[in-house]
Amino acid sequence: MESKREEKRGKSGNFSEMVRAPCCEKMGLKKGPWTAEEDQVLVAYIQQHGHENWRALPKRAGLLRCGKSCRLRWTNYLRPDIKRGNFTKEEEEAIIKLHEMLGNRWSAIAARLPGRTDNEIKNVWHTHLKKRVKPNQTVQESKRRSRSDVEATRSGAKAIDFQAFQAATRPKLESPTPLPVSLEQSYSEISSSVTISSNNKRGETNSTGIKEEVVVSSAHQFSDIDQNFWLDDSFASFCSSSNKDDDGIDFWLQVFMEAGHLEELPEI
DNA sequence: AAGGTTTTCAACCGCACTAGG
DNA sequence: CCCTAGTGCGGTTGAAAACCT
Repeated sequence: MESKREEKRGKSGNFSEMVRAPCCEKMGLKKGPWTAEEDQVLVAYIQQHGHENWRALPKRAGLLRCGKSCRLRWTNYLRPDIKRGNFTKEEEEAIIKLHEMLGNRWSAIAARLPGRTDNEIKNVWHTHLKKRVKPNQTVQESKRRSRSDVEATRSGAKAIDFQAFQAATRPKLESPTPLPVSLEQSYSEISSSVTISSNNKRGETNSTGIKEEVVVSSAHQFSDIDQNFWLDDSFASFCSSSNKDDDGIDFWLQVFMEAGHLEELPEI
C-alpha cells in the first residue's frame, strides 16, 4: 500500500531540490518491520564486528536495509542492555519529573533511565504520561528551551550569562567546602554517581524515583568539589563544554539547586 | 461475531550538527 | 571557508492490537 508518506515524498520527489535523498529511497533497500532473520543477521554482525560505520554495515552484513534503519533497530530494540516490558511506576514518575526539567529531550531523559530508549520513553509519554501532567506544566514545557536553543548554546552561539549565574551562586559559597579535588575528577564523579545511582535502583525507591536518588547522590559528591568550581570559570566551562553539555545544563542547575548550592535557578 | 474506533509502538522522515577532506 | 558524509535527535506516521458497541 502506498502510504501518505510516500505520496508526500512523491510531491517533493525532485531530488535536485533536496539536500540528500532519504537513505532508504535507494533501489532495493527494504523498509518496514524487521523480520527475525534480519534481526539475527544484524545482531550477529554487530557482535562480531561492532558498529563503527552504520552506513557500511548493512552491505557488509548482507542486509537490504539502510544504515539508518539498522542503527535504529539496534539502538531501539536489539541492544542487549535494553529493558523490555512495562514501565514501572517509579520509571513513569521519573519520566514525568525529568520531562518537567528537560522538556522533550528524549535522549537526555533516556540517558537517565538505564535500559530504556528515547523512542520508548517518547511513546510512553505520548500515550500515558502526558495526560497526567497538569495543564500549567504544558505552559512550562512551551517555555522550555527548544532543541535549537540548546544546540545554539552548545555551539557557543548563545552565550550564557555566567556573571548572573555566579551572582546567584555566591551566597551559598560562603560556607567552607573541604577536600578540594580536581575539577575533571569532580565532573566524572558527578556523572558516574548519576549513572551508578540510576543503575542501582533499590526496591524501596520511593515515588520521587530516580531523580531524587540522583540528587541525593550528587549532593553527596558535591561536598568533595573544589570550591573554585563554583567561583571561577570552571562551571562556565562545564556548561559550555560540548561533551559535558549533551544533556543540557538545566538538569545540572536543578541538581545543584536541590543539592543546596543554589538558592534559586539563575536566568541563563 | 462483526464492525468500527482508539491506542500502542516500531519505524521512518527530515533537520541539525560534527568531522574530515 | 565550503562541501559532503555520517550520525543523532525529535516529530510523525501507520499497521497491528486492543477495546468498544
